[in-house]
Amino acid sequence: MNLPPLHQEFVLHFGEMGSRWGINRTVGQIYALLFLSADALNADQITEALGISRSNTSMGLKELQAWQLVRLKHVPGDRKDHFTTPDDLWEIVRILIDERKKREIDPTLTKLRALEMQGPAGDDYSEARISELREMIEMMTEFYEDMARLETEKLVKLMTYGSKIAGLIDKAGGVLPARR
Amino acid sequence: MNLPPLHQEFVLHFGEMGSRWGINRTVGQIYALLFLSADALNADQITEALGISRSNTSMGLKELQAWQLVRLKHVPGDRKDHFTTPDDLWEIVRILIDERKKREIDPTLTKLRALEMQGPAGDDYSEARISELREMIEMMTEFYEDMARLETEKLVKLMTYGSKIAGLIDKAGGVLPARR
DNA sequence: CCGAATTTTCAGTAATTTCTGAAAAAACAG
DNA sequence: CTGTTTTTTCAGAAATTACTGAAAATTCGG
Repeated sequence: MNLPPLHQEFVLHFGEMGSRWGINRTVGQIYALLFLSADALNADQITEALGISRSNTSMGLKELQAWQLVRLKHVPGDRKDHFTTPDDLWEIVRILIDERKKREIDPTLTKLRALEMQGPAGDDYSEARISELREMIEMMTEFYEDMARLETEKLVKLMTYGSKIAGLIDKAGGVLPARR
Repeated sequence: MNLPPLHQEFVLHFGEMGSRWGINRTVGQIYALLFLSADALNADQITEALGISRSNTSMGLKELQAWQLVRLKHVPGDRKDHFTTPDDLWEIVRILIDERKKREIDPTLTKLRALEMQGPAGDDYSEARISELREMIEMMTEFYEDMARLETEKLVKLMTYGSKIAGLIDKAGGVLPARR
């Protein structure tokens, strides 16, 4: 690996963290490299910078594109594909949450609903536990979807207010009806 | 595996999802089994129900205890250790977020701060990108910590209001100062 | 203490995931 | 089209992770 010290440390860290984030080392490193790079890089540059095989780069880029975390960019006069990460960090966060939700939560929500549909099939306790779990997941995902719908500026405001928001709601009292 | 159909499907699903959640199949299955069980179970019951080895059960329980997702419970008159999951789903969610934050986010935040400390060491672009990332992570984790501090009742209210909250903030106008 | 019951550890094996090199496929300039 | 460049695929090798059985350590009633 042949990179400036700052880039190298960052890339290695993302590689190590990769497995905790549900991606592998190489995928983490490719993402980190592109994240720090002002210009789009082609697959050979990535291969060279990280000291991995060309095919590994190809598979890593494919996975990152499936995650929507890396995009193809055509550089005029160069036949090779070039890759970048989105600039806007808010967009990256949104993508990350959406994709993780899709992979880690949605399948379980589907399964829980299916289990409830099957009708009385276990003891009362476990049935109640499953319903409760489904309701909790629905509440949290709906809240996230509501938040994701806000413009960035309002979201920043809201997050900066922090727990003061709770007070606000008390004050609003009967003014705002609860949803649904 | 010898379980009622509902339990079995639930347990198998959690096992399959385990790898996406950063735990292994066995750990997912043990958790699912305990989650649906009204009573605390001992290690032999778990071993028997899941058809795994006693040592695997021991290691799985150890990991779940490290995650704080499973607790030891002493049953009077029985020498064996018994295990349960916390009843309160809100508590479980809080634990899950806290633990994932600790494993998946905190180490990166620490690393980013260290990289910034080292002083000018890369190009302007990558340094800016690292600061921006650190700031974003700080904002999100501080918001989460603020929310986690609220009582459950207020949190439910807040989540149910959903995106209406943004309107509330606009109305509050200059009344509330932004934090810091 | 002693000894039985219970839990944990750990070396070896099994299973899974990641990575590579070679070959096939696709893209595209002339 | 044709030949070259570029990308993807994929079978096998390498690395990592998960699981087991046996043995060691711990717990605890008597």
